[in-house]
Amino acid sequence: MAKKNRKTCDVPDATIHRLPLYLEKLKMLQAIGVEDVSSRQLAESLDIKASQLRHDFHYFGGFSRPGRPYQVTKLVPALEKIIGISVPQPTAIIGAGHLGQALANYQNLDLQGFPVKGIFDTNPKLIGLEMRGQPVQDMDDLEAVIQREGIKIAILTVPATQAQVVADRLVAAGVIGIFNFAPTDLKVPEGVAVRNERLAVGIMSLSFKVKCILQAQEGEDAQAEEL
Amino acid sequence: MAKKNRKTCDVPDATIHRLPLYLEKLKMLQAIGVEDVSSRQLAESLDIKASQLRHDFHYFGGFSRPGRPYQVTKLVPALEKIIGISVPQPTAIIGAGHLGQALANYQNLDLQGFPVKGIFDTNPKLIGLEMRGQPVQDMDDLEAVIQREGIKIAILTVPATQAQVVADRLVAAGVIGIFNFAPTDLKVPEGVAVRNERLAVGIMSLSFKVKCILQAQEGEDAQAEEL
DNA sequence: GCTGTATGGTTAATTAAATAACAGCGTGGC
DNA sequence: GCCACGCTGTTATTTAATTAACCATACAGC
Repeated sequence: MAKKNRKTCDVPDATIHRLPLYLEKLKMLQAIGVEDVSSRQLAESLDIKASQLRHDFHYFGGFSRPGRPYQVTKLVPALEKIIGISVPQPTAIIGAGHLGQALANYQNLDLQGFPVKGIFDTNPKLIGLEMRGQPVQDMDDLEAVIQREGIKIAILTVPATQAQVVADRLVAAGVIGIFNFAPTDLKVPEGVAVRNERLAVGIMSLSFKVKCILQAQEGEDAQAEEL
Repeated sequence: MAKKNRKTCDVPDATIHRLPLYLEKLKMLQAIGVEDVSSRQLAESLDIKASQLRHDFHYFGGFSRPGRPYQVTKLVPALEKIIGISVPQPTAIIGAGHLGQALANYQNLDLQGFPVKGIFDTNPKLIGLEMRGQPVQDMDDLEAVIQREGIKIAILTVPATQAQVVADRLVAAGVIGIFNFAPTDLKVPEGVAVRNERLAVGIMSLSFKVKCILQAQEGEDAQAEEL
């Protein structure tokens, strides 16, 4: 049994990152009443190859059988189970600065299976403020709330200087997944997953491509003048 | 010449995404007065292989020569030039909701070469509010500001329903790089770069790993009981 | 009932990325 | 002067991811 579990977890990162996209698109289809969808239809709407989609699904044994398209109403819960959000996954936000507030107010978090069960900060001016119906709490209560609510996933939006200290406390309190928005690499023990979300990487890689586009246009202009 | 430019742009995405990490770490080294750094040192601090780092640098012709380590003071501006931030890259934020506010107040944007030269929204309650020294402007002024400031990169933090309409306006006004935070795929003409930043993908892939860790622990516990 | 067409599962082939290996250079010690 | 060591640039190898090809099944039309 454990062997089977390990098998469904030995999946490439690239595939894992596509699962939320599949789920999102399928939920849309479900919302507009679509019952069946073929791998080709779903893949085309996501701008990927159908064979890749089927290959991804194959890691989990497949969700249909030859000759039959996928049934949206069965695929959605199947993916939710694989992703781990069949039951809501209580989440905490650490750091109620602008970014923390933005995430706390991002209602899709709740809708997508990650209800925010605690918002924390050290700033006395923020503590007590209500965000989405719940008050910002003092960091002193961090461990108590995490354990009471059974929180396994935390969103870290504190300054880089404090990120490691807070992460250590989170891990000690039982958190095993940290969504890190601080521009720092966290050191965590084995058995804890970290995902770093770096704004700088995103905008800089975009800048690189913009620079390339501009250079290409200049190149074309120069070429045009030469003629 | 155009050929050389094209060459420096024909680089794998995986490499492009590492350039900001290199730059960030090098700036840290520069700040504490480090002059030289070897590929091994730099790679180890980023938890990657030295051969990968040299391989990445090789796409751009290399930044040193055999026998000599990299000079931090030369590498930093070289990477900045490659990324396209030798001169500040004026940027606009479209959508002054919570996320837009968070990004507008994220001072690192300025420091890292992306000064915010315009913040826009349609909500009359937000227009005029000051954020980081500049007022939220009416969307009606979007095109004028983009052209006056020469903005090529825009950060899109509007609701998904409006994302495409706004993107079309941005492109028409001359923007060629869109950092899209709306959970929608944008259709843009060739010669425009889009980077989608999806919160949902990040937290769901984290959830997947958390689920796997929990299952592995249960497996171990079960195994322990069997003994 | 049969056939043509479309479907997903599965395996093979291709492509891309990460890693290792090597060649040539520079420096410091003796 | 020369040798040992460490360094980068470059190429080769290995590994991973993507794409294509194929097979067996299901269904619609006749």
